[in-house]
Amino acid sequence: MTNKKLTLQIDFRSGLPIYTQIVNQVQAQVASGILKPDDQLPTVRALAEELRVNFNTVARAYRILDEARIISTQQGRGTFITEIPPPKVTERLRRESLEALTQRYVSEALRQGFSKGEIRQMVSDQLKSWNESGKSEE
Amino acid sequence: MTNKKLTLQIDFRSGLPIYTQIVNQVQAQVASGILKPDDQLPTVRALAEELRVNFNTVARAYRILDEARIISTQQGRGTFITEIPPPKVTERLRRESLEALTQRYVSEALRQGFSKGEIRQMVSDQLKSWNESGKSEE
DNA sequence: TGACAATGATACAATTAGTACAATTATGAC
DNA sequence: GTCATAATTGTACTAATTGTATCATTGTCA
Repeated sequence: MTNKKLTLQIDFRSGLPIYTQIVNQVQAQVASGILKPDDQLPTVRALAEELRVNFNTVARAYRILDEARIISTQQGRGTFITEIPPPKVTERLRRESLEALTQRYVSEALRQGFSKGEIRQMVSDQLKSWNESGKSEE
Repeated sequence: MTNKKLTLQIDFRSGLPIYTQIVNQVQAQVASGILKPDDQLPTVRALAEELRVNFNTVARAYRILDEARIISTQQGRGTFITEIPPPKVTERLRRESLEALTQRYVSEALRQGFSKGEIRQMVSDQLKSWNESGKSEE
């Protein structure tokens, strides 16, 4: 497929640089199969406008993804998802992405004074409620 | 809201260090609700100019507030009020706070294509590793 | 006077934005 | 159909904005 929507959520106060957030999320969506080879990403300017950031910030993220062989940027043409890297790499990227996301969540929850038990319980509850109301995956 | 005015009154003859006065007043305004989470504080230079002090003095105050987890300073981006510290809130508010935090995390992880099992496992792992390397709470 | 805390000066690092340019593709006159 | 030209897309380099680190200066007080 071409020209998929690419939904990204940028948190401007998360402490993570915007370009890093873009990299992480594209990486995660590729690793999870939401983005597939030959999918075209938005142009640097289009994505920049959507996220309300400078297009160089997007370009920087794209460059990093390009160097990681996850996307292929072609001047004058556009940006595309490359071939799926070997499963080992994919799995590593997936894991790193989830790890970063989770670490932010856990450290923030602990910082706010919640116990590990409370956190574990709440995550479990939310996952369950997602079971009932939503898709039955896993 | 972002970029609120932040009115501070510095008394140069009070004997209290300037940075202490900044810390106290920001703290007070956060506690009283004048400053809310995600509000952006003035840059160290802007506030320094307004107060007619060296920007390092402001930076020092910001560093203390940052270490106290009241604000979050980010090089190249700015300074923001963090989440309201949880100390004296009721059990119900506490729970709602964790619930909101967790929901954001879980929905984001699911959106990025991770399975519930992966999420549960990763949270568990991170909580464990916090046991070993960090504080021994719970 | 000497120690120490507070403040200031200076240089630096990280992030994002601005500007000009190069490569490719689309369009239109002929 | 072919070529000139404009539009679109990514690239490179630079500037601006922000916080950080280190050391010097000042001032107070025992």
